[in-house]
Amino acid sequence: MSIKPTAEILGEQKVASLPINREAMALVSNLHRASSLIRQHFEALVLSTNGLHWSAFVTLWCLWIFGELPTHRLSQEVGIAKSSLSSILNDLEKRGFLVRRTPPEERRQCLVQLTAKGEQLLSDIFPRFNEEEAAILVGLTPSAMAVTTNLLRDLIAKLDEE
Amino acid sequence: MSIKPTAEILGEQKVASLPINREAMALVSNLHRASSLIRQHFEALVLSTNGLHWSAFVTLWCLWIFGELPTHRLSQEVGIAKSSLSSILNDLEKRGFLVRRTPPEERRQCLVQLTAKGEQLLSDIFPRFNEEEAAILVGLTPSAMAVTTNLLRDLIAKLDEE
DNA sequence: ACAGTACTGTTCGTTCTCGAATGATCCACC
DNA sequence: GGTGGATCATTCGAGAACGAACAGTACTGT
Repeated sequence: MSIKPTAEILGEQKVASLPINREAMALVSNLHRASSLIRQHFEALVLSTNGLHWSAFVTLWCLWIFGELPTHRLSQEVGIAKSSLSSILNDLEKRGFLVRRTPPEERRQCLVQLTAKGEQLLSDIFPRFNEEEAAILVGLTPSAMAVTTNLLRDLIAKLDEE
Repeated sequence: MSIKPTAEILGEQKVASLPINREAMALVSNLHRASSLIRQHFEALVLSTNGLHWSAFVTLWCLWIFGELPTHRLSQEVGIAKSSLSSILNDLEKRGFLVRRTPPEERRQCLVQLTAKGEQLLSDIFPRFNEEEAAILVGLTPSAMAVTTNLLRDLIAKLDEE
């Protein structure tokens, strides 16, 4: 059983007289809090060892999954501004994990791809990363996880199309 | 029905041969993405008008709900580092939304409380904020929301106690 | 051909956030 | 009653992320 934290309970009292959607409030509040804690958790336990922060890791992960990508696609997939991606790529390229190239047929674009060193890095890190993912979710029922994942997907789709 | 984005499908292929927990991967990935989009959404639509960013709003909200709080409690509730809170309080105090005071019996501490102006601000903003919360969640079933909220609460409790 | 428009990725300046170091206060103990 | 260690909040410097402005490239219509 989940126990509501004090803030939620007091919040319900405070807004009792207002036309407030409490379920929405609780969901949004917990969503952001969980995300922030997870990020800190992974950066401290798994990523910092390799000198990566969250967005840099996700960038590498996307390239690992998708193969070569143009930067504007990549920034969408990672979920960060293209300007943020640009400096991340500068760093990761300097460290030899990926390469940028300009396709001759479209010289505005910039295609990004992992190097062998980058592939190697992800083959090493990802199992460790996923192990930790599984660890923090242990004890949660598969059906609750499925419901949550689907709800988040719907939410992302709705917010993304704006 | 939720449709899996391409990255998830490709990801499943990539890791098919590894001992990977795919449900955990999908959940963590979507969780962070949704949180980030929600934050941007609210900052752009509701908070920026009042010159607030997410953490500043949550800070005010906590004080609204709890009443006067010591800063170390407040930083826990908001979920940010105490140094981050300190600069947020500097700003909000300068703008007259809250006051700090030192209790005579414990002069190391610092208690924070909303001013009348701060109370007024939240009474204005919060209904608008919650309205938008409800709007982005429209179409989701109450039971799915309840399951998600509980799962997130459990997750937060586990990560918090470390 | 050429001008205008649209699109690409990068750089720049600003803001948010954190951890480490700092300064102030309290308490336990000799 | 003074001293050392613990605890509190703040300041400081560095890193991460963003939007706006920029420079280069491609396409469109005349």
